[in-house]
Amino acid sequence: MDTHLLRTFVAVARHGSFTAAATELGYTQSAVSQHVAALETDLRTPLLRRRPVALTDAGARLLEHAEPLLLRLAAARADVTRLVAAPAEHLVVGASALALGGGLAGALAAVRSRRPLVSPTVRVLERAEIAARVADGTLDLGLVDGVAAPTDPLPLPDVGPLSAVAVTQAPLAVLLPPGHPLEGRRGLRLADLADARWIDAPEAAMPLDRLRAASGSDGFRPSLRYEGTDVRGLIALALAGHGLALLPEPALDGVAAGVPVPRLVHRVELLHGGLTDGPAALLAAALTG
Amino acid sequence: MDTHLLRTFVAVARHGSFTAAATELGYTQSAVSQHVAALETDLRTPLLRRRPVALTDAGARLLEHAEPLLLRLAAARADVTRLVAAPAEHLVVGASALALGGGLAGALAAVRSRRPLVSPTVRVLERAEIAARVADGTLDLGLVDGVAAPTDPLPLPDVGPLSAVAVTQAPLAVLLPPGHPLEGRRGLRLADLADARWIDAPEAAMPLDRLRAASGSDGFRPSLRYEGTDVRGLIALALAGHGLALLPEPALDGVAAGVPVPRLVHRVELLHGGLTDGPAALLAAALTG
DNA sequence: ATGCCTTACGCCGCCCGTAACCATG
DNA sequence: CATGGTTACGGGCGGCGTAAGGCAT
Repeated sequence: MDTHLLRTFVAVARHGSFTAAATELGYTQSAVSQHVAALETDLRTPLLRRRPVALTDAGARLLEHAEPLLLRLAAARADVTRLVAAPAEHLVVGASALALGGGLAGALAAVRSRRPLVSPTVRVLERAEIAARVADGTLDLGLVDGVAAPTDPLPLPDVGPLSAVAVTQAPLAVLLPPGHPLEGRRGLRLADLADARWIDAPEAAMPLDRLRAASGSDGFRPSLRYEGTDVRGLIALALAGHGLALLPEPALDGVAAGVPVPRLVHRVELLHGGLTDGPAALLAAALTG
Repeated sequence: MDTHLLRTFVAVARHGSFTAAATELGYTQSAVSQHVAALETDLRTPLLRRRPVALTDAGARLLEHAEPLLLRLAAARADVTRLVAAPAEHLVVGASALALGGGLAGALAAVRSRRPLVSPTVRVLERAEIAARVADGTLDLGLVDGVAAPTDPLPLPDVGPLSAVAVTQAPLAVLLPPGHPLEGRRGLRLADLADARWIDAPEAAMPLDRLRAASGSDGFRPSLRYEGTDVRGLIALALAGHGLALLPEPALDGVAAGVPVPRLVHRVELLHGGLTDGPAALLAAALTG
C-alpha cells in the first residue's frame, strides 16, 4: 500500500476513469492500471468495477481511509516545512463566503501597509476545503464560518493539528418572505421550522445538514438548491417565497428583515497551523484583536 | 516522503540508533542511513543529530505526524481486510488491567461453549496501545477503562474510525491509609486532593494526568511510581502510606475501604472496528447484552 | 467498430547491499 | 582504537512506457 498507489486509486475513484486519472497524474493509462492491480493484489480484493468504473464496497472503504491519509501526509510535509522555512513574504487567505466581512477587510489594511510590501490573496472556498488547505499549506490562513452554540467552537473536520481561534460571533436570523405567517415574531426556535420549506444554499447560507445537527431534528428538507456564494441572489429567492434561509444577521443588514434565532450564533474562526513571524501572524493579530 | 522512509525514520527515532533500527527492519545500517538522508533531502532540513542520535526540532515535529500516519495506514489495511475476509475463527481481546473483570470472564464462557471451538486470547496492555491495536487489526476487540463524567464517553486517541460502546460503569474511590485525616468521610471532591501525595500507578490505578484533566487542577504530583498491573501490590503501598490512589470501588472490594468520589465514574468501553459474525461479535454481544 | 482497460515485454532508474571511509567518544 | 554513521559503487528488481490484446457498448 504505497502512497503512490493510493494517490492513483483516489484519482481513479474521483474521475471514474483510468484514462482521466492517468492524464491528471502524468502517467500512462497502463501505469494506472498496474497501480490499481497492485493495490488489489496487495489487499486481495477487487477495489473497482470496470466498464463502467465504479467502487466496490472494499474500494469505497479504502477511499474513506485514503483521502484523509493523503491529506495528512501533505499536512505533515507542510508542517515541517513551516517550521523550518523562513516565513513566506506572500500571504494566501482562504475563507468561506460568509466568513468574509468579519473584519477581514480592515485587518488586511494592516498587512498592506507593511514593509516589505506584500499583496495578499483572498480565496473564497467551500467550508470543507479550508481546513484541508490550511493543513497542507496551500493556505496560510483560513476563515471558516458556521453555526454553533454561543461559546462552543465550530465542529471542524479532523485533518491534523490546526489551531482555531474565534474571530467574530453574530446572531442568526431566519429570512422570511413578506406575508409569511411567522413574520414579525420576536424569536423563533429552529426546531419549529424543521418542517418548513428551505432553500439549500450551502455556500451562501447555513447548510441544512448543519441545521439538522444543531437542532437535533431531521427535517429541513430543501425545496430549491442555490449553488453560489452571492448572498443577494439568495435573499431575492427567499423573499420571492422559494423557501427559508438561515443567515447571520449582519449579512442581511439593510436589505431585508429576518427573525432572530436564539441559542445559536454565527461564528467565524481563524484557522492556522502554527504562526511564525510574517504577514500571516500580522493578519491574525489584526483579526483577533 | 515515502511511507518506507517514514517507517525507517520512526524506528531510528524510537531506538536512538541507526543500527538498531536497521536490524529491526531487516535492512543494513547503510540503507537506514540512506533512508534518513533521503527524507532530509526531501524536506530540506536535518531531522536527526548524529552521535548521539537525537531528534532535531523538525524531526520531532515530523515524528508527531509520522507515527499516527503509519498507524492509520495499518488501520486502513485492517479495515478493508476485515470487510472482505471471512470472520476469523480466532479471537484476540486486548484489555487494560482495570478493564478486566467487567464481565469479561463471564462473557468469554459464551464464546468458549461455541462450535467450532475457539480458544480466545486475552492480552493485558497499556491503555494507549489498545485503540491502536484494534485499529490495525492486531486485536479483534479492546476493553479500555478510564475516568469520566457519569454518561460521557471516554476520551480516546484518534486512530481512525472505531466504534466504542459502554460496558460497565462503577463508582470511584480514593484509597486512604489508615489514620488519614480524611478517613471515614462520606465523599471527597477530587480537587480537594490535588495537593495530597499520590502514587503514580498508570496501569494499576487511574493515571494522574487523567485526574488533572478531569478535575481541571494541575496538582496530583507523584510521590512514588508503581509500574505494574497488580492492584493488590498497589493497595499495599497505599495502605502503607506511600500515597493516595484512585481506583474503581469494585477493585478494592473486601480488601480495603475507600472514600467514594462523586461526579466521576470508572467506565469500561468495548472498542471494535466494525463487527461481522464470528467470535468477536459473540463476545461483544455477551459483554454489552 | 471503437473506446477503454488489461497484458506482455523491455528498458531505465531506484534502492539495497558490500565495502571502504571517516568522525567521535 | 572501536563503535557507528556516511559515502561510493555495482547489481538486481520493480515500475513505467510502448504496443498488442481483449471486452463491452
